[in-house]
Amino acid sequence: MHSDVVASRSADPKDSRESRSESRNGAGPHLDAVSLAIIEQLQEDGRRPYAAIGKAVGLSEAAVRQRVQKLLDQGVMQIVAVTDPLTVGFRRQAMVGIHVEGDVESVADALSAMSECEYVVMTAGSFDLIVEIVCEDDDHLLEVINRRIRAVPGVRSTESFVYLKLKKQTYMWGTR
Amino acid sequence: MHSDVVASRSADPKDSRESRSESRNGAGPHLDAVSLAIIEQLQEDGRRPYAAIGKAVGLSEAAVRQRVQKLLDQGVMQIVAVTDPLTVGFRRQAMVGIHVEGDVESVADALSAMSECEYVVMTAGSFDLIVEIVCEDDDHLLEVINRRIRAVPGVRSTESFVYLKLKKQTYMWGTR
DNA sequence: CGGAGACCTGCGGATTTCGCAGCGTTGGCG
DNA sequence: CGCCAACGCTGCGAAATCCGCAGGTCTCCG
Repeated sequence: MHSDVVASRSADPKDSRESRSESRNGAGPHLDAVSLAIIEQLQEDGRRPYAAIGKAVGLSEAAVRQRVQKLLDQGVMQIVAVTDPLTVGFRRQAMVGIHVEGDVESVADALSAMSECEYVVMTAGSFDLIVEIVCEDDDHLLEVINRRIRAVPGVRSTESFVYLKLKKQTYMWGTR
Repeated sequence: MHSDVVASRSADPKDSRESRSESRNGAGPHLDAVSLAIIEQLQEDGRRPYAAIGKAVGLSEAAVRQRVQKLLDQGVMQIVAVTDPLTVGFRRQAMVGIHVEGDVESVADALSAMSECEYVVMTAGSFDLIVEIVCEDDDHLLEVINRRIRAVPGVRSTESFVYLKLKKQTYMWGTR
């Protein structure tokens, strides 16, 4: 059921114009206030019924459903379960700062391809790249940092910050 | 993939359902294989119906529902919408490394109380604390870093890494 | 003017969620 | 040893939700 791509009446290929998914961060498809309000609702509870959301934002159930589906298709948001990795058996995490020589973006792509890299961001400052690593144990972490990451062409040096304790983790942008 | 736990009705006693292990930092009992499988399902799609999850993990719809509710109540996981902040109107983000003198945890608590801090983690390495900041614009970011964070007692110095481009952001722990 | 696209509403029918009553297992305890 | 409370799972209607679809409005063009 997931893959039948609604689009009951918008199965138009040219429709893809600027809705090209996920990390085109320059500027996403601009969201209006209503979509923002819908996102806010779902940031509080990802399973809230469409009808309840509709009541909150002033739209019909069907309209909310269509908007949500579009936001998901466009990659503007995803509705997922998030956990503290420590409780799920990943005992070692680290933030790794990386100095790059040459093309930063290609290095970022290479790191993004690793499943252990949960989070990859290009930054200004003394690091060119910052990535978050999630591993099962020390050996795993060591291997990822010392063998895999440093083996990527363009990576000149790294600095690791092993997690001792996760104090806060929220997803409430917009809910302020 | 999902082990053989099907057990249409056999209550496999071998699996010591809940070991009272504590080795974690925040809260929450250890998870058995079935709960882990449920979380995996919800990491793929936070709105997946309980019946579908049940089919995948070998449990009835009602059992899945009860487990999910418990996981939510215990705070082991949350089901939420996540977005790239840039597409939602937060144009400035930064990772901030912090050097602390004195009690690190109390500083972490103070930072956690700020709504602009999305992510707060205590680390080993040259920083004592790493926090992720989400702001609306440069002025906002400047104020948070230079006035609010540095005003927290115990914060000795900070180093900022302004986000240029978010390359990857996933929540698929366990789905590997 | 007329058509295409975007977006909304309303409405049945299929699904899903929800609450509750059983039931088997486990563990504590007199 | 036997009783009982605590848990967790199942099954089952009833209620609520989801889903697809048809139809209406508005805007943007050629």
